[in-house]
Formats: sequence, C-alpha cells, structure tokens
Amino acid sequence: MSGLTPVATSTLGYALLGLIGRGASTGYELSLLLKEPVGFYWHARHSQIYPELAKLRKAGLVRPRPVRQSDRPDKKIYALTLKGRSALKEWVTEPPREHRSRDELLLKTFSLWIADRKAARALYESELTRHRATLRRHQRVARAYNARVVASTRGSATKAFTDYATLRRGIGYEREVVAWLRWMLQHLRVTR
Amino acid sequence: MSGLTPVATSTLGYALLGLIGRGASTGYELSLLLKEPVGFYWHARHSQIYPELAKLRKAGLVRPRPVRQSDRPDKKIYALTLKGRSALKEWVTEPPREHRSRDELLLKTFSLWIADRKAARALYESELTRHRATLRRHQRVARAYNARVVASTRGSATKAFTDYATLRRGIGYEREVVAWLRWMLQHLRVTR
DNA sequence: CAACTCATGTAATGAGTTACATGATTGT
DNA sequence: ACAATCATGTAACTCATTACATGAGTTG
Repeated sequence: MSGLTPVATSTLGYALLGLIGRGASTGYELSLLLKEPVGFYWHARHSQIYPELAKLRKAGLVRPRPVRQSDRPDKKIYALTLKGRSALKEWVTEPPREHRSRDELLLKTFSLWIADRKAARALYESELTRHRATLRRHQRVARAYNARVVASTRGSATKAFTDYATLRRGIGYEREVVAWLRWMLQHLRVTR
Repeated sequence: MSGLTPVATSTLGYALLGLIGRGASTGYELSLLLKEPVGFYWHARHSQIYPELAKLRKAGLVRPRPVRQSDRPDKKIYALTLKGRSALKEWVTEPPREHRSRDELLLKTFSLWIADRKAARALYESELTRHRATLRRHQRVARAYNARVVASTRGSATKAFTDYATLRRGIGYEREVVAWLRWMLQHLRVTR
C-alpha cells in the first residue's frame, strides 16, 4: 500500500543507468562522462565503474553487447533492459537521502582565525581564480542551449532541458561561490 | 626549498583539531558539533570520531585529560598540543584538494526526462520546503552576529568572524538552491 | 515505562581512491 | 622517444555508515 523503497543498486548504479539510458555506452565512455560534465555533481573513476557495471548486469538492469575491434581493444556496449529502465524511472522521483556534503574550504574557513593573514589571502585568491574559470566554462556551454530549448513550452521532458537544468544549477553555484570569495577577500584585505 | 605537504592527518583529523583548538572538548561534544553547526560542511559520526581522536593522540597533536564523574559516565577532555596547534595553522591555508562533490538531486535532475511529471513536481516541492526551512534557520542564527561583528575592522582573525563567514556561505548556498528549485517548478508546472 | 541525554568504544560492511597490470595506435 | 587515447579489469587501502554493546540519570 505505501511507498516501498526498491533499492536495486547504489547511487552510482543509478548514475550509470541514467547515462546508459540516454544511449548505450561502454565503461570507458561512462568513465569520461563521470569525469567531466556529469562529474561536476557525481564523480566516479573507472575502477569503480567496471565492477558496478558487472553488478548491474547480474541484477538484470543492463545488457552488454560485445564488440570486436581490430585496431583498438575490444569493448562492451551496455544498454538498459526494460527492468533497468523502470528502475531508473522510479528512482528519479524518490526523495534523495540527506547527503552530508563535505566542503574542505569551508572547514578551513572555520579555523581561519588561527591563520597567517597573508597566506589566507593567497588561498582565497587562488580559489577565486579557479571558480571564476569554472563559471566561465559553464556559461560558455550554456550559451548554446539558452533561449532555444528552455523557451519551448513542453521542454521539461527532454534530455536537452534536463542538461540545461543541471548546467543552470552549476552556474548558480559557482556564481555564489565567487561572490562569497570576493566578500572574504574584502575582509582579508583590511590589514589593520 | 618548495612547499612540502605535511599531511599529518586526514581531513577529519583537521576538523577535530579545528574544533578542539577553539576549546578543549570531549569526543561526545565533538560529535554534536560535527552533526549540527559544523556538520553543514563537514559531517562525522561518533564511530569515526573516537578512533580518529586516538590517532591524533598517538601523533602527539592532542592530549586527553581524564575526568571522573559520579552521576554520568567518565569522560576525556582533549586539548591541542603545541604540535597540534601548528599543524592546524599550517593546514588552514594550504590549498584544498579538489573535492568531487556528490549531489544526488542533481543526478536525479539529469535523468528527469524519463520521469512522471506529477512525481517530479512532488519531489521538487518537498525539496523546496526543506531548503527554505534550512535557509530560515541559517538566517535566524545570522541575525545575532551581523553588524556587530563584521563591521569591526580588524575582525577577520576572530572566531566570531570565521563563524559568520561560514554561515554567510551557507545562506548564499541555500538561497541559490531555493531560487533554482523555484525555476525548476516553474518549468514543471507547464503541463501541456 | 519509554525515550532521551551523556559518554565511549568496537565490528562489519559499503563506498571511494590509489596503485597495479596490459597493449595497440596515433600524435608531438 | 614520449605522451595521450582507447579499453578493461583487479588489489590494496582509506574513508564513512550502520549496527553492536553498555549503562546511569532525567524528562514526558
């Protein structure tokens, strides 16, 4: 009667299902995606991905198709099974478990009262440079989507929309960090 | 000649040093702090804390003082050693290692194209409620500090300032999440 | 009388990183 | 010659969660 929780896999497993659901992929391709665009909010390395794919296969959520190649190593292209597709669909709208974020820079900030002022300035300045670069990168990518996709009224069930939605969050996040870093530096510059 | 990295402990170890450096504490007190105010950016449970305190003690970074009690269990109050204090001071301004954040809600958003629209709305609405509550809680706490502390010109080396700085980041973060969730809901409400 | 606070630990399991291992092709 | 790309795996280790374990005093 109530909402039973059908935990078929770990969150990483669902990350892989989500990627494979957009198009059949090899473990190698998944490792690239979980590094650069998707890796911004869910990161994993190949050493975690290959064993997880084996688990998904044993659970009947994905099916590999072996592809022989002559010039490069053979590969396996994974696709969702019907079971995998419905597991993904269910998981997507279940409330996320409270995840305890860990932000090392904030942890350092908490103890900044003990720090050398000059060293502190250097830290926040380099962080500002890093985050500004990330922000600009996100914005460059976003310009491609922008008006076209989102202005379309029935967009929210398209991959283009969900891509843009995550990007938008990334931009908002980085913008906020940059503003905060600038505020920090303002207060660290007052040397008196 | 160059900047050698003096990794004396894990990041959790430095989290504990940072807390103990503000005032000698028991493992129990540390576990409460790493749950509620500090836990917003670095969370840990008692089962991780007690073994870590033992490691810090063996490394000579903290020193426990046993306190016998009659009405409640005995306890150990940990204080920083000189070595512990300088380890903390060094760590604070070292660049944080690129931490790969994991945001389950964004991962779900990425695959939202597959979801049932009504279920999706419910998800983002409940997230909005949660984050609005957190934001209000942060803002209530911030009102106490506000003008008084930060307006003081030489504040940045005080615990009150660093507390306020982390809080401010928390407020900015939650505000951004709330704005993004509202944007998401706008697009999910268009049912056509 | 049940739940909560104070107080400290250990054990088992799961998640994630780093390192080990191999090997052809292509570009600098 | 050297590094990078494609391609897949395993092993050792660290980090983190959940569960096990105990026990007095207070609050509802």
